[in-house]
Amino acid sequence: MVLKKESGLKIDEKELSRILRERNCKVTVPRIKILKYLLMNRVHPTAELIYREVKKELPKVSYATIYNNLNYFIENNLLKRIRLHKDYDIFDVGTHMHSHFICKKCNKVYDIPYEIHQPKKIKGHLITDMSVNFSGICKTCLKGKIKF
Amino acid sequence: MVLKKESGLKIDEKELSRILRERNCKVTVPRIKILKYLLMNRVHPTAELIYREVKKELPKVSYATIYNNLNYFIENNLLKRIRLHKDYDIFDVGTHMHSHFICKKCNKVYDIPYEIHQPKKIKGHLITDMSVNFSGICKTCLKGKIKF
DNA sequence: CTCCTTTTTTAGAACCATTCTAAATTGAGA
DNA sequence: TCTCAATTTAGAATGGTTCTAAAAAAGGAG
Repeated sequence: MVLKKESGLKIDEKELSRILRERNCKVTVPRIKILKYLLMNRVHPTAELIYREVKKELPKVSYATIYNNLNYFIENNLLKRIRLHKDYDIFDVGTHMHSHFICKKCNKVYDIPYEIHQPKKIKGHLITDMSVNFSGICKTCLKGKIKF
Repeated sequence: MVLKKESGLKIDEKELSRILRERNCKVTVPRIKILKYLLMNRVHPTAELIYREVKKELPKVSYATIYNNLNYFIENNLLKRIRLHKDYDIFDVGTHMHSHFICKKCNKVYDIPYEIHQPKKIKGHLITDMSVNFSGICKTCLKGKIKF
């Protein structure tokens, strides 16, 4: 079982168990399958896509399990919720800090590396997270010369 | 009818009609009431709050009208949708560029002024908008010394 | 102003992503 | 292996948003 493109890591289910235990996360079969899908397919999936894909390996999995575990991963800092689309959320296991660009035409989300300094405090508020989002028209849609 | 705090402008319904016509937006009674509420109460409202407040002046207004007009204002660049909360969106008529800070404890959203340069292009994508969001624990909750 | 056409509004139903419920199962430690 | 708490499951429920069809309103032309 080998991890695709964006990462050079090889990840089997033993490795996934180790990752979960490392974070004091209880190891369960659905949890491993969901995390495996997320780590092996860096595609900014929706919950529905995750459900459909995990169901291929685990035919009895339910939506509740998918959502429970996505929220669980978010609480445990393994995953981030990305709210760029009007009607649905996508999820991101990306490890290093990066920003996102969403194309207003095709709705595709691209990762953008960035190095903006995250302040520790602003106006007395403690800052623990920062996100930078861009939108516009993507390279591919620009080539298409389609009007908006 | 005088606009509150964040703005020094005075806005009556004639002025609101003018603002709408200026943008080639058809003028209707619900549209004016909604815009008036947004401009006079810079509080990052939810659709539900807008509905409740507008209903005070326009008892027969429906949710469909609220949502139709919020989407209409967004299309016409009078309004921005802010998706920082897990379960709902809030709206922002703020004119000058600013970022947002959301408190993970009380969920309050604060405006934060900023001056980050918005690039015109990144990796071949045309950039038309940029948003910067911070999260953490707000000043007020920090004072409360409440654990998380 | 009146007529006409198009857009908007309304009330209520429908939709659909997500969460909840209660019972069954599983995981991990004793 | 036993036990208990956490998780999973199927299906129902929830709740924010959109849709539907009919009525009303806006705005231009005459």
